[in-house]
Amino acid sequence: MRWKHAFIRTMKETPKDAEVISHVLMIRSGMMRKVGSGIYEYLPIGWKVIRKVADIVRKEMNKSNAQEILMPVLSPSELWMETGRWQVYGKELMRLKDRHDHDYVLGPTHEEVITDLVRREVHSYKDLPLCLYQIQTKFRDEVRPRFGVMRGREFLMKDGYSFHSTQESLEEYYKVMAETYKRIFNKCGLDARLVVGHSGAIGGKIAHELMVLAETGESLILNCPDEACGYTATDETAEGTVPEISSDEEVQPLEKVHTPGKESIEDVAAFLKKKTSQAVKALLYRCDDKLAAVFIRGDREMNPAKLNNLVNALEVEIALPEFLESKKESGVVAGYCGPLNIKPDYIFFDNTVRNITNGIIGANEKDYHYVNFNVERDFPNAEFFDLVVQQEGDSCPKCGKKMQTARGIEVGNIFQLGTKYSKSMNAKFLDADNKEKHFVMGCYGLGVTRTVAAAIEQHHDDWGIIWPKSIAPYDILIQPLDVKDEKVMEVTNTLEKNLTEKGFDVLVDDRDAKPGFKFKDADLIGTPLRVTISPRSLPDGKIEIKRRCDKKSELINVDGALDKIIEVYNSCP
RNA sequence: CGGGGCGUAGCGUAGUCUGGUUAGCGCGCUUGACUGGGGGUCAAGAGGUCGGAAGUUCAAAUCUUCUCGCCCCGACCA
Repeated sequence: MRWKHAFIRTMKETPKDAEVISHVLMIRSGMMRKVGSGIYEYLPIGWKVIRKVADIVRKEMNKSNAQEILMPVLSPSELWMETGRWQVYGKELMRLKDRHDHDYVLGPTHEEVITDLVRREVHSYKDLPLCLYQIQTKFRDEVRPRFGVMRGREFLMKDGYSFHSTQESLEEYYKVMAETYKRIFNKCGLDARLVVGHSGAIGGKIAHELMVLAETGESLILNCPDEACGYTATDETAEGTVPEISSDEEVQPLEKVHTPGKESIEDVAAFLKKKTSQAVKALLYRCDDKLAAVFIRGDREMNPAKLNNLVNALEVEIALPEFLESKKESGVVAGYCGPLNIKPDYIFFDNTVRNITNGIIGANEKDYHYVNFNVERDFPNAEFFDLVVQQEGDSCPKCGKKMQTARGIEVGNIFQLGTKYSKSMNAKFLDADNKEKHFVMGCYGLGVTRTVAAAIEQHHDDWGIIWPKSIAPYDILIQPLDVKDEKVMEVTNTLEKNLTEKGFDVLVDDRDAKPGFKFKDADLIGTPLRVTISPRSLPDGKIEIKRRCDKKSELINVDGALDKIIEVYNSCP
């Protein structure tokens, strides 16, 4: 390809709405442009990279006996009503009506559609296991699209679904998929980790997420430093033990104190000259139509996902004033909530409350708290659970060592769905024992466009992208530094022809521009190998090659350059 | 949805508080010349419903109201 004719639009300046580096570089290098919030168009080099990632995904999925299909983006609401997700998925589900006023969904994921397909077509255990996948544009009406393609409203995803006759078969294939995913990200040049994940709106029990470590990642990961242990989980799912804060205080009698206007933990603790870790923080949550009061040590955060595991609600959110008003008879007073004398639907204590000596609690009365609360004495029937968001320094649930944190981008996830969808949609097969059984399902998502962004997050420098060669838009860039120089162009043309014949995807910067200009663009779009042909060194029979990942270039002889170029290209990461 | 902020040429912006000629600048774009190893120089150009609507005023990018869009922080997620 000749640059003059290529639709490559690079930008010198950073667009003001781009924050994270992958977003900035995808815009500046001309990979994509924004159409609306969370909606992008992919330009030639961006689309080439996306296709390369997709091809790696395809190849590896196929190797693992998954078969590619293509389902519709549009699906009738009836399927979503069958599983209840028409209600549960909430506002994130893109809904629309056709001219007959029928409801439709723009697919955010395809469990319903695939389960419907399989229940119509597969009737025997002999056809199992079966894994089908597709690579397709997905729609999610995100509350807040951001970070470019990292969280878009429309994005390319590979979604795969497996069907099994037994849980054992699912578990076996689940392992295969975990390995497949590791291979995929490895081939894309990414350092991705398999971490214990949570299942979210998709459902099911066992889930893992594939995380690409990056500072800009939206997910927080906790991991055990002991490689032999290897425990890794997201902050939403991580378990562990919070270090105890020992106290040599004598247990004092419970006492009500006046704390006018002190509602936050910080204010109350400061007012009473105590540490926040000595206060008992109350969190009020709405779990569907039930009110849950959760008590936790004042210096720690609560994890709603863990609460949801206890209450098993469709929706868990912080209780809003209107909801609290409707639960007035529970005796809970926001800002001054404590465990005594209240009757919400649930009262949970986090394990961290157990060891608080002479703690502060709300009195459920405006402007009053109690001091010297000791849970075992003052609330003898308390039940303790793990409800904290785990932090750096908490102990690993497996081996007890202090855990560390890192940030990650979730590029893929795998779930053991079990029979959640096959039951709700009544998808059954006839087993060898002549009994009808529900399919046992697994599902495997992979954000293709997000993977591209993650690759940039991991591979860039101040000048631009440093593409791993497996997903680079072009393999080799040839830069004739003077396009009017006949000898320069002759060498350029020959090299382009020979490299192309060898199967390389070559881009020739044939623009009549200054060298500096070309170098800047070359670094920005980040082809793995750059070959510079200059009137300066050519008379000496030399041309210059430089790997994008290296700082310095190397002069090589024009004679025999082809083999040398291929050799150096192969050495690119 | 709550909080904060921004809409002026393709991109980045000045001007808005305190209304007043022809809305200024850099990049990019066109033409020409020079230049030729890290986004070069000079000259001449093209390009604007100042997000939109209504209002106040002799006069609105600037003030008021409404509206649309976008970005950032939070709660959600590949």
